[in-house]
Amino acid sequence: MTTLMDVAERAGVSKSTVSNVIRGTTMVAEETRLRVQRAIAETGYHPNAIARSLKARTSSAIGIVVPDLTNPFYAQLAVGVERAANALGYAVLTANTECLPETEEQAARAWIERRVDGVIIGGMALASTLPKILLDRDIPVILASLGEFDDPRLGVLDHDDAAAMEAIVAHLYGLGHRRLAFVSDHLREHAGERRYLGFKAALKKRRLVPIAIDDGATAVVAHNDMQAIATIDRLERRGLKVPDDVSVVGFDDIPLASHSRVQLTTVRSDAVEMSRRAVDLVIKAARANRTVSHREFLDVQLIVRATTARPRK
Amino acid sequence: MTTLMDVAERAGVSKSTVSNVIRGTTMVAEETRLRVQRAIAETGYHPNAIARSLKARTSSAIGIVVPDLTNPFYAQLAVGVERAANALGYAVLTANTECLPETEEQAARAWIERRVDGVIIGGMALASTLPKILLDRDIPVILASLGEFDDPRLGVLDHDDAAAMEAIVAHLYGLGHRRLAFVSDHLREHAGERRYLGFKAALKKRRLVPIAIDDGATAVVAHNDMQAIATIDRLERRGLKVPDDVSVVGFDDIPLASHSRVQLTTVRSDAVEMSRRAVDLVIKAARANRTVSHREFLDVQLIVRATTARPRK
DNA sequence: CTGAAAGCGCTTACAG
DNA sequence: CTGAAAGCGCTTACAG
Repeated sequence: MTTLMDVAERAGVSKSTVSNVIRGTTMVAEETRLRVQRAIAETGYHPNAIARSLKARTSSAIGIVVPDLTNPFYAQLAVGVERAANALGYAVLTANTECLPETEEQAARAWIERRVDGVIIGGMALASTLPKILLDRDIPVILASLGEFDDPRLGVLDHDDAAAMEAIVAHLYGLGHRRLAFVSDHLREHAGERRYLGFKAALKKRRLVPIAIDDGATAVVAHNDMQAIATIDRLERRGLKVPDDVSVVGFDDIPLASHSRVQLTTVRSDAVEMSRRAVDLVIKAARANRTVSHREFLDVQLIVRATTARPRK
Repeated sequence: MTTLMDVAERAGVSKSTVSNVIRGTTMVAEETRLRVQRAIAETGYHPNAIARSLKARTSSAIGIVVPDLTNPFYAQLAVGVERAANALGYAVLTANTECLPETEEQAARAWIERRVDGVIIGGMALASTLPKILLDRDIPVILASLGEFDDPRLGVLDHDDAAAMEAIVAHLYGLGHRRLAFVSDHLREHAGERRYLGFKAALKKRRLVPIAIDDGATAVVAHNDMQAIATIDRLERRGLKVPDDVSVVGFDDIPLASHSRVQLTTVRSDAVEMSRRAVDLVIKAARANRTVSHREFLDVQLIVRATTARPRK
């Protein structure tokens, strides 16, 4: 690979001068500049970002952790993060953790060694140590779509889950449902807990309590669209019809939710907008050399489609 | 951040010695080793991978380009690549290009600057310059699921598309279909072309030619599952029934394909196995300082489900 | 077994 | 306007 030195020699100038024309920050004589630019073109020189990083003491890279890239919501989040980060000259390292603590810690270690400038967490284990590990090394962290947290050093970006659950329950209650269940991957995912709390609160307001899905529920609210879709599959394989026997509601409004075969009633959450904000916040914090400490809740909108209906009789 | 120097001072030894105990390659006196390890633990030292990379002249990072992470096949490919690469101590940089030449070139530039050790391409524009740009800088490149290529420096890993298309057409022909169409994002995606060729060849064997989907096709073969699912949506919104009016076949067997509401007839392709092989090949090539130059075609299996049936009368 | 020194490829004051 | 020099945080022969 050609180096700055190669270019300098070819152009008959010093390394400093080549560096100056590349960064365009210092004055360089027109003629010299042209000579250097020609040398760059001729050698096909690309600056070595690793050397630059070492000197600059920043990697210009951020990390993003998602529980499952196969879930289109997280895929959109990852794509959004990538796009926004690239636009700012940052690379992104993805970690698909499946909310496994061990995988989370491995990712943390790798990222610390690679000196990522910040981390966006889209999902993590229930009592995850991830944020603390990172924050203790002064790496800014923002939680996207994960709810609030005790640590004040943590940035938080989320949907208004309480409002969303209230809207869902109101919709179901209005249709006549009184036996409602909630499904989520409790054990693994942190966010599940939170939406469940909102769900319970909305039920309580109507003097109801959650029941188990197998306990004769006429409606089930899922933690997200993928789980709603999996629930439909499970119900239908048992011979139950959706929505005739059971209504199902999701969360996210992934592209598939509006498919003719699915037509899922759900709540729209804007993964792209969320990722854009997250990248912005985390990079701003990194540059200012502080934590994010910003909390924001995005609005959310109920989309009624064809998986919810009045309960039988 | 603590550096090697900090640890050395704390342990009262030289940088070399600290480096030696960390890498465990040189003999170090037991007592010294313990002192150094204690100093590492006390300071929470993590080696700076950037400095190490600069010295080693490799980034220990690879790139992967996918057209659309939202397609579960590519998500699985990306996850598989990540897992396999991490296990070998490599980081992975993802580029979601949507097969846009400009985005591809941007990714190439960023990756060259960051000195990635190799690149896996899961999809690219039709006349993409991506492979050449990379190969010309001696970065090993492997094409996954993209067909063969003229450049002998390119590694190739693919499914046996011709066999797959033959199996699909045989199945459809056996059911009585004679008016078959193929759908794909021709214009953008490179791989589409190839599967279409296999499709045409299989038809020709039966003295048939492809017709347009709107030309009274009784069966349509899609380039992949996501396009098959989108096709079902489009057909059903027009009031046609699948498979009663039109049969539909996909490619990939993404998890959704077996869903009760979809039950797509498709061909199974193993994204995870493919990604594992790809990572292995590209990293091996990188370490040996040569290109991949390996061609391999994975077997494929037709899965008949409920989107294919005998044509009407 | 241990350490001084050079060097990976850049950037950045600072002289001139 | 240009260049010599120091330094980012490591590794790696090489002396001792």
